[in-house]
Amino acid sequence: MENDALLRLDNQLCFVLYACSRGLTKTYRPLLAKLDITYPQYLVMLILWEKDGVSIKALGEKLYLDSGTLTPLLKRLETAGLVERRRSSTDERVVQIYLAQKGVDLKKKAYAVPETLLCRSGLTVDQFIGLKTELTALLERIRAFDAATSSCLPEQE
Amino acid sequence: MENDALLRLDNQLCFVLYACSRGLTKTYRPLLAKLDITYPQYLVMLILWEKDGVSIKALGEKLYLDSGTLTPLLKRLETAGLVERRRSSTDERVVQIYLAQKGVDLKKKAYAVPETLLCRSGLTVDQFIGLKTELTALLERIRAFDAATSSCLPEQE
DNA sequence: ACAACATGTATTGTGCGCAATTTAATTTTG
DNA sequence: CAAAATTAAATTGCGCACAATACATGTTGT
Repeated sequence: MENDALLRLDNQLCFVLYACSRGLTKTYRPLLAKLDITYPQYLVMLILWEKDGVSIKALGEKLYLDSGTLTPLLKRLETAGLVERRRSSTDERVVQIYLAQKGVDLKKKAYAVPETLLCRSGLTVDQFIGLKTELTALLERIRAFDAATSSCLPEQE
Repeated sequence: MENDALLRLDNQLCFVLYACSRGLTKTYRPLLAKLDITYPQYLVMLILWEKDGVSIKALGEKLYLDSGTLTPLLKRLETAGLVERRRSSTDERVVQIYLAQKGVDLKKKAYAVPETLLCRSGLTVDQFIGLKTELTALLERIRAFDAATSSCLPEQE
């Protein structure tokens, strides 16, 4: 047969990424439970704490998520009283997301989250930055391929 | 205020991991569509191609997934004719998963998948191994913390 | 032997992700 | 300016993840 090594689970970089991502989300979960939000909701809040009134499209471009994911997520954040959804007055198609007072206030409690995570990762700041840099580069290469829908190896039909 | 930099999205290692994991899964999707399976289903098949007759519990330990995820996933693989689910004769609690003939045959078509992925990652084999090693170490530290349910920083109530 | 406990799987319910389609508003074009 | 094309959200449907619970089978201690 051909080379089975590439098919072996413990050789798969993608599986480690997948497991790492879920593992980190699991670490976040009890911390974010104190804020009554999930990890994807936390990511949205991070963006809004930087800049208010962002459109759903802009949120999607930052998080690589589409309206099918964001629309219900934002409705839950609105129900929770953290944000408000308002149609833009200049373009009725776009929905802009604004922090409600409760959402503004939540930022104070959020400071402890990334501090705890950095600590639990067991990484030095340099390792942390190095790993992030490598993964960002990988992400960009992957996304470039995905966007192009081009193939790398001939896709044996 | 405190240090806002840690709260900024582009400083978050976890987000890059989350985005990378989803990006790679997206790259897998069209390749696996040719095999009519999803990425988590592919992971199960990888294990079965190495060793047949694995229990659901053993699958869960390798993939860090529980029966709530695996039971319906395996039923879909069974419906697709790729595997069979049989209760162990020595312990009626245990369900063992066996490759059906169609599942055995699928392995041939699967060889192209990791080759394409390695290529598209744009990584040399050394970079690939280095990154995997770092992430594996991170995963183990994270999982150790998750398992202990211990805290790193005092969890401000 | 049998009650208490442990174990492996299944079920229920919630929240993502994402493809595909729909709807409404805006822009572009002939 | 009206028809066609584009764009932003929403909707629908399916498959994970995962907490919590239920249930059946095994094991242990007395």
